[in-house]
Amino acid sequence: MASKNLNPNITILDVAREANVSYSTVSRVLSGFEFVKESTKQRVLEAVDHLGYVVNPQARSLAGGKSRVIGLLVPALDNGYINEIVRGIDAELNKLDYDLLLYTTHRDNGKEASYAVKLTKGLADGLLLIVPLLDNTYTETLQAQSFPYVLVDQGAPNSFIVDCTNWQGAYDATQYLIQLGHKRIGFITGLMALISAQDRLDGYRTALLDNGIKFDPDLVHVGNYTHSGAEQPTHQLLDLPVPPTAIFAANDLSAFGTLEAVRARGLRIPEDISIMGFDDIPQCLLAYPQLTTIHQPLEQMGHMAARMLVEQIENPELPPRHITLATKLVIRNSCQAL
Amino acid sequence: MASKNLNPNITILDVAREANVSYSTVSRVLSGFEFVKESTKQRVLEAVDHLGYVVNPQARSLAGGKSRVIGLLVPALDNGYINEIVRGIDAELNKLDYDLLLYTTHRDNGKEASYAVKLTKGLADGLLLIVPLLDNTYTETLQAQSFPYVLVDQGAPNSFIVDCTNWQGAYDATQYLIQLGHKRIGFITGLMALISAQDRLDGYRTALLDNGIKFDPDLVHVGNYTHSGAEQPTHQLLDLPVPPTAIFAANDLSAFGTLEAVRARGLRIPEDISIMGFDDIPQCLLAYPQLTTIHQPLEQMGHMAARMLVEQIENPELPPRHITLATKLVIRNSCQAL
DNA sequence: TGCTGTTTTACAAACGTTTGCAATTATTTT
DNA sequence: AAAATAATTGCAAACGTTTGTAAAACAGCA
Repeated sequence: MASKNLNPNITILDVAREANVSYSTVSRVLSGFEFVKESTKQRVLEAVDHLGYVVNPQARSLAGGKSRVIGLLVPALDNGYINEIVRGIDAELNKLDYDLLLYTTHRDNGKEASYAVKLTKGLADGLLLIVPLLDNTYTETLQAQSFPYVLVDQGAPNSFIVDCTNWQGAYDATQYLIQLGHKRIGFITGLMALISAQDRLDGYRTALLDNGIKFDPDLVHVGNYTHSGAEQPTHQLLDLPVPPTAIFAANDLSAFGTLEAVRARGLRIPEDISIMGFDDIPQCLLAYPQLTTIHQPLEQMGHMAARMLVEQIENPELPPRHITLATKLVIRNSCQAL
Repeated sequence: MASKNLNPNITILDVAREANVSYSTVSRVLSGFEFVKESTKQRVLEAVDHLGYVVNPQARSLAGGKSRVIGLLVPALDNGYINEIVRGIDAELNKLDYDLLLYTTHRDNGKEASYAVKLTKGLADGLLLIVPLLDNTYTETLQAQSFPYVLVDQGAPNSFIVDCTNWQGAYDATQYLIQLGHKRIGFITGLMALISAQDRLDGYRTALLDNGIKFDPDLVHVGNYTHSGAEQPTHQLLDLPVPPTAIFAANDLSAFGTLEAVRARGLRIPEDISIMGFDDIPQCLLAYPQLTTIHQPLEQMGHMAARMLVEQIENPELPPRHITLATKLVIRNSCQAL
């Protein structure tokens, strides 16, 4: 059927001719629908369908319209955490009929970031940032241009932000381990430059204190949210004169590293030592034993972020909002009562 | 520093004024560098830097230049397999200075696909397709418009294709299991509509035959390349009067499902039964026991695909190429000698 | 029927580039 | 020194839209 063919060389002018109207009428039908007679509208729509016309997004956006593209800036694609958020974003944007332009900074946080902004301006209507360690000049630039953006899981003044209850999550995790009878609970931190890592450490500390357990700095070792970054701290923990009976890793990836390091020593999990993660990425189910962890609603964070961004694009005067989603303890098989 | 600020409202005209040349000279400096005096070039470049000028991709592409954006069409983001390929693509495109526009079809393979093509035309310079089950009218449309595209892990006449040795990989895997002494080897297929699934099944069958083992249809059950899709077939295999001593799942995701189903019955892996996967996604290392599998160079496939696409964009007359990368057996802990 | 006020449609001017062609300038050659 | 040639540069016309403004059409009303 001719109507099924999409011909990229058809312009608004062809449609106008076919429908016997002026090209601006076609444009109005296709964008706003404002003040076009119903019968005319139908005629135009038919012509569009008949010719297989497709709007040229470049031209539209050049002429001042919106591109219906949003830029997404992520550090990399190599960890389940980001992927889950991206899935949420993608799903939501799909519903809202926006396209997704993906930038990975590849940890080259300085140049790449500013580079991406450059390109994004003019190409996208808004920007979604999942870039821990982002410096503020970045958001300031965006603000100065009043370019819509949303930050995921990171802070900055005067910004739209989506994050989750890192402090409470860590508190709950620790509380759970204490309930199981653990008193010496090792903690492997995230990348301490990140607020989330600080909050999680603080949640751990507070839960300890609230339960009358002294906070012992020897039980805290610095990790960096990666698998391999957790192995050495784990060994240090295990080498302690009185090693912990449970280890709480600041995220799942770290917990997997811990799992491996612990197992390398011939210890059984959870019989000999309990391990707790944070994030609840899909791999938790694959690990053996399945990881007990704090669920972060990653996909939902993606949804929210996308929705907030689009709201902002469509209503530029909206004041910044900060939404914090709740975490939740997910009990699986890596922790056991003492 | 002023030179560090990127101002999106600066146009080529401003640069031209600052550098005291015409705007077309600026354009030439920025695109081709053809026939511009060295000193002029310098002057322009300085002005660009000084003003923080950034080209407007929309305008460039409208005017007939290239957008330096490539579209990527994937079914979804929820499995390690796609993610790995995407990482490769992303890394390569980064090097080649192209941006990545991501479309997920969300299994709505009909409408979404054609919809994406529409948008892509005019927005991207080329298309990367990781869309199993793509019908040929799709590629035909692309060909008719001589729009550059590359297919990853799927076939179509007259197309640039990157895939890997599915047949040989399955053959090697089976051969390995046979070497370990297994004679009754169950096979859980992939989605049989896909060539890769057919090839893998055939590789398995041939290896059996080459080793003088009769091909027993009862040992083959149909899966669909997903985790949950492998559970029932696994149970069917296990319910056989004489159950297999090893199960070869057509991909890792299926193997994980098998792992779970087997474990649910209280069987030990690999002591009671050996399990073999295919793909070598990162999760294999997390699984317990770590999965023995066939390594597919997923990231490298992404690299190749990206590179082939860009070559094609820059040299439209190139004849289609079909590149097949080699798979490799990776021995871990899920298979044992009988 | 002629006026007024709406609703609808058409025209024209952007938007910021690229690129063919013409004009200018510099370099050789004679 | 003039002519011929080559190297640069500039102008103008696209590219396909959106949108402000002006014109046309239509309805309601006196």
